[in-house]
Amino acid sequence: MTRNAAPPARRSRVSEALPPSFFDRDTEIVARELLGAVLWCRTPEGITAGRIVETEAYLGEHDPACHAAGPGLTERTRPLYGAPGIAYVYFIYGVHWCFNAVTRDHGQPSAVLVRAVEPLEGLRLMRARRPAAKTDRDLTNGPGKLCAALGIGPRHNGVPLQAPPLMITPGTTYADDAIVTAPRIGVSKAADWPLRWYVAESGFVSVRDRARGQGPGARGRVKGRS
DNA sequence: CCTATGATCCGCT
DNA sequence: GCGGATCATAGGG
Repeated sequence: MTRNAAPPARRSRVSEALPPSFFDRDTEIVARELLGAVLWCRTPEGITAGRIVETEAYLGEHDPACHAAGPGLTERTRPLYGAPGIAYVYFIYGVHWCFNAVTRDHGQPSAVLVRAVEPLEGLRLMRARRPAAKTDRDLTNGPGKLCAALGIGPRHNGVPLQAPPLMITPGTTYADDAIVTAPRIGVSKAADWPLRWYVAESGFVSVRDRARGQGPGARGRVKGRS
């Protein structure tokens, strides 16, 4: 008798998604552990997905670089104050959308910005959405780029991340020595807080640190000062 | 390879 | 009015 084959890859994606409890922890921990997880977006055009290789933590009202610092709870920052495990999608520089996973419990406006993913699924769709990308690494190596490539936009603001259209599922696990911690990119306040994490060996990170020569393709470059 | 600059809107002061 | 959790392009080395 043939064994009744349990369809291996057919488990429900909903049950695979990282649960809200994953996000209801210190934001630094969530940012670190999201490296390797897979971000999925389903739209009428198709499904795209990428492995998260770069994140940043934003730590609430007392983090000067966090959107909740200063203004506190406003219409814009409302999702930041919402439940752990929902999306916070914001508009920046009049052009781009950026995606965050909200962390910690209600009332604690913290989140993890996803800054880069490695394209895994729906490459054709990503290329169509990002005609300016010369190479596949240009598809998703930046917070605005990955939102464009995956099709993430304002309609995803505030949605849960445990079911389509937006989902984050477990993926690769990295040892600590495969991860680099560095200051955040593009912030003018609290610019030296080391709240960025990325996969050292990944070629899909937005900005690599100088003088960090490990792995193939790493540019061990140091800014010349003479 | 690198640095500089314009684009283009929203939310808050 | 201004600055922003950015990106694409132009130009120089």
